[in-house]
Amino acid sequence: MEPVPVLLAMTYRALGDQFHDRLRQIGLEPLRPAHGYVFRFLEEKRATTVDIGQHLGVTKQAAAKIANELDEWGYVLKEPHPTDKRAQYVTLTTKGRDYLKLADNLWSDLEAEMAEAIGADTLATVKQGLAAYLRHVRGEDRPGLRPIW
Amino acid sequence: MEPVPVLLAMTYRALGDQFHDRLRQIGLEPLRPAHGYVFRFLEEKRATTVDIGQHLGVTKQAAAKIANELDEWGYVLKEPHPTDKRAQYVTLTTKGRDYLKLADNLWSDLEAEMAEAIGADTLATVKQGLAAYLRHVRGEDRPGLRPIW
DNA sequence: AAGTTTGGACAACTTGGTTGACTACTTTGG
DNA sequence: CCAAAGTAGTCAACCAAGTTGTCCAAACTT
Repeated sequence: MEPVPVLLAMTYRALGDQFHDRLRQIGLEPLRPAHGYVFRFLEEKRATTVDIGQHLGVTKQAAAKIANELDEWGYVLKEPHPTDKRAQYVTLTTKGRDYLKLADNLWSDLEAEMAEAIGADTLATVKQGLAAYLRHVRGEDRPGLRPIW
Repeated sequence: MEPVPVLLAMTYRALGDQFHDRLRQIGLEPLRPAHGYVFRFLEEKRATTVDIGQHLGVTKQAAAKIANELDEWGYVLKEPHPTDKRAQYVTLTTKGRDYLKLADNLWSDLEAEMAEAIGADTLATVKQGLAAYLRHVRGEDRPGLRPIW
């Protein structure tokens, strides 16, 4: 049996490839994973560029670049921070929310297929196991999302 | 619960970060994941640059660069292919095998800690679940190891 | 009020890949 | 058996997506 990180990397890649393919089939410009993760992040909480960088596990400059792209493409907009004149909140536009919704559906499909392939109970155990490990090793603050290569 | 790919990415990152830290504690120059994956690959089978590229999920040029680095640092050497005069086999040197052994021990430690954290049975299910999914989705030919970001 | 920290932007650079072109050798099929 | 097509490897140009370093203005700290 392959070691755990190899399994993780391969599965991540396999899922990502499929997601990417289907997105293209629909005819939607496939953003990079980072963009999707930002959407998902912004859905939950208001965030500044710095917050985003921390969440992704990259520098604020890198995060700013991503945020600017998303802004340019109309998925997010920046609004002034209510109390801090330096900062800006990055928030999802309707277009951004729509994209996220569609992507979520796609992910649901993929996860459903995964459940069918390996058994819903097994998948549930996998998810809970990974989540438990993350809590154990990192407590509340999650590791960056960016896989180190 | 976070979606599967997020869990995969975070866990991969968390494991990788720990591995990296410990390798540095020992005082060993931490190669990149790609190098480790190549070691593991070469341990099993003789491989050419092209094979390596395919295994990692990158172009042969990128694979060649990695192989050359490993060669330069003394972890692998290239020997002529017995029948194909164009090709070269890349094989592990003793130094390479030693490094792999040490890395394997480290990974065992990490995996043992993971087992302790989430339960050995759960970990076993996780591994089997991921492996089963990979077989299902890809059959025999594995997806590239490189996580797409 | 002075000193330190922080959000954000700009610029230069690095890394690690890509595509494209070319050579030498190998395989295939008429 | 030879011509065409395919493949291993290298070189070079390019590109994407990060990094570090520097700076400003606003915000905290004391």
